[in-house]
Amino acid sequence: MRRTTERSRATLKEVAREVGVSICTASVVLNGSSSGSRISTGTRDAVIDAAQRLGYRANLVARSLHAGRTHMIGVVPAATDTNILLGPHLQHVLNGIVNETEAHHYDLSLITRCDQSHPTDLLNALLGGKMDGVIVVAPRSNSRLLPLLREESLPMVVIDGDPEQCDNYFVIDNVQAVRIAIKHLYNLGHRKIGYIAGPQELYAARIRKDAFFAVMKAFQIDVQLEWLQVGEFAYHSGFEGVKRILRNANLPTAIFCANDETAFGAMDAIQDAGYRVPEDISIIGFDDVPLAPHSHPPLTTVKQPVDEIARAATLALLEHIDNGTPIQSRTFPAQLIVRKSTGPCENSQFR
Amino acid sequence: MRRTTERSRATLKEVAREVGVSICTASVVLNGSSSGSRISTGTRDAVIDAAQRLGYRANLVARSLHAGRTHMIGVVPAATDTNILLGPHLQHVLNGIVNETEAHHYDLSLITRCDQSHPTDLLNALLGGKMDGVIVVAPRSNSRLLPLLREESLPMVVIDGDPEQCDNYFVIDNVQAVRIAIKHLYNLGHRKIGYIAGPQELYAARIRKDAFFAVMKAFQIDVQLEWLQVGEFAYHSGFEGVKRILRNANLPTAIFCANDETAFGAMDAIQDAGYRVPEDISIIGFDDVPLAPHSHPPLTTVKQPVDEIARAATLALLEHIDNGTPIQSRTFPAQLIVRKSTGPCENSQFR
DNA sequence: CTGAAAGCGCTTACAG
DNA sequence: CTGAAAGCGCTTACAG
Repeated sequence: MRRTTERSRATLKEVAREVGVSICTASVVLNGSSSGSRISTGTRDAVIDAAQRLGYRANLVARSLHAGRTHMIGVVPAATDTNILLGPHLQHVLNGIVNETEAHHYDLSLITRCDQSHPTDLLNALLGGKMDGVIVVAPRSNSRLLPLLREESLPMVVIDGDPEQCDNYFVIDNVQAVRIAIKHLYNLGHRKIGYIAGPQELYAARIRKDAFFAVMKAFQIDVQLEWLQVGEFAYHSGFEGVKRILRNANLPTAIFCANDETAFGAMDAIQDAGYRVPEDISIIGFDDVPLAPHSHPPLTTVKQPVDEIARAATLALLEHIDNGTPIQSRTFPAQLIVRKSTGPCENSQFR
Repeated sequence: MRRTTERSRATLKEVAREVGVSICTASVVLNGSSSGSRISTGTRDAVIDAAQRLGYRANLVARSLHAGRTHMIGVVPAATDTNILLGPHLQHVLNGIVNETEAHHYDLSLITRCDQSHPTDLLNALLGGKMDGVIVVAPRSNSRLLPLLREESLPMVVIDGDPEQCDNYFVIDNVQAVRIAIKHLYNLGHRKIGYIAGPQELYAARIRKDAFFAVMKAFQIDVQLEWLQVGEFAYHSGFEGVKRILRNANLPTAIFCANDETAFGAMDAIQDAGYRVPEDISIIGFDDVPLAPHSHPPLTTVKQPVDEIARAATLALLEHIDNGTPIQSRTFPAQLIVRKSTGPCENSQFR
């Protein structure tokens, strides 16, 4: 009798030999689909028993090789050279993806090699047969990955990507999102509205800025370029952006920030300068991250249904892989969350 | 001549046939270690050319099967049923792990099936041969995973786990961390100190609470149980914890929070109640998350060298896998970051 | 310089 | 009810 505590690396062959049956029989008993009904109870039990004793565990790599699929999904998040990977928004996206893959018994692999540097490297990792599909999150517009990947047959889905560049995109309706934000400010009487944008290599940042111009025009408000700053979707971007805006003689009564972290920085800068939010300057953000209700004052923002987007994208991908269901791109509506960082324009000393 | 734009699934065999050489020759040229010096330039070029045309790409699964290794590391984060997965701390840990695995050309797989529910499921995913090693992050104390995994031969490393229960742990010195926090308060004159703990199934939460008792004793301060609350490492835990503490007639002059998010909630609750931080009640946190310098007031906290811990753990694991280097458990020192949420006790109306 | 063969561990028709 | 055989795509001694 063998020690069971030994490095349990028993293979099907060893189990079979132990029992004295063919490796095929062992396979059918242990992992067979036409589950063992065809096997006599005696053999069956003996095999199971032996497998137990020897600590047998199916080798998934061998299985994958045979099956031609791995049940593994690759996730390629935005480039790591900035700390965008670390933002709460990406984290929520990841969380949504994980929940969905898990429910469908898929594993998930994080592929982080920078888009731009070695797209070849990335492609090898993705196309080497280890992934059944890929989810690209917020690709940079200069990324060479997307066009390359489009020519391959690997099932793919893109979250927060440019619909113009993606076949299968899942994205919020950024234009509508910007519209409800501006409309909210407009209804409060604001006509002097600034904007702090995100990094323009990111689709979400670019489209929001473009939408800002378009929507402002629709509301017949002139965009003042001195009130327009470009940041990096980060706290310091908001902080410094506002500092720069405040150097002007003429100040806006409201500032729209391209994401919540920027908005946090913006509010602090305003208050640092001795002004009040929202009395002097209203601030509105984008995303509705967990801390948004807890900022000072609580942040008015445009909420993305992040979890829904991430799960829908993942589900579409998995169903395509599993059943060949065609993938339908989708656009999701944004929702305005009114809290305390926006108020009527009439109180402002800058109006 | 074939279309190159076809589903590029060319295999070694096809490339070999195309050129008219053996599959072995093709293998040596394309992926061979004793790289091609033994192959004539003519054959070599022909093979490379054919591979190009047919869009050949090595099948990594087949390679793994042969090599008996996958270059994939599994990461098992704390249970998903709470939203601890979403906290900034775990995100930093993940980020550190990713950076290190990437530098060593390893892939990373997120394994999130809940510890407790189906440890067998989890074990299969981990031990099916798809992972060369595993990093467990902040296991719950009731997790059945750890003991099971210890009996297997899969290389493993634990971040934020109980040294008593882990062979290879990488963890901050929680006792020292608590000591410098309490000492800081002590030196400011505080003797009435409350504590808001984290969920006690988590080692980090438990050890910090235990350390709190031990250190208080060392400083000869009595622990008031009315000032002790147990939360979930979340904003609302701090907020509600403080609300409960404030119901007492006798109030503390300082509250130590087991992580920063708890501290954010605690500060808001104090200010909500009309008291001042730090004048009436000092608050000190734990972690030093990115927003800590930007809270109101900026948070005094105990900083964990998260990135260093995560990278050291990952590196040790990879070197063990690659070279058989034994894994050395390590404990890391914490560092006090003094900002504005702590102040002298003498100003407090509660002293 | 090049090829035939065995093997990684599993699954799946196909016979018997 | 059970087994021999081929195959997934690659690598690696071993001959020639």
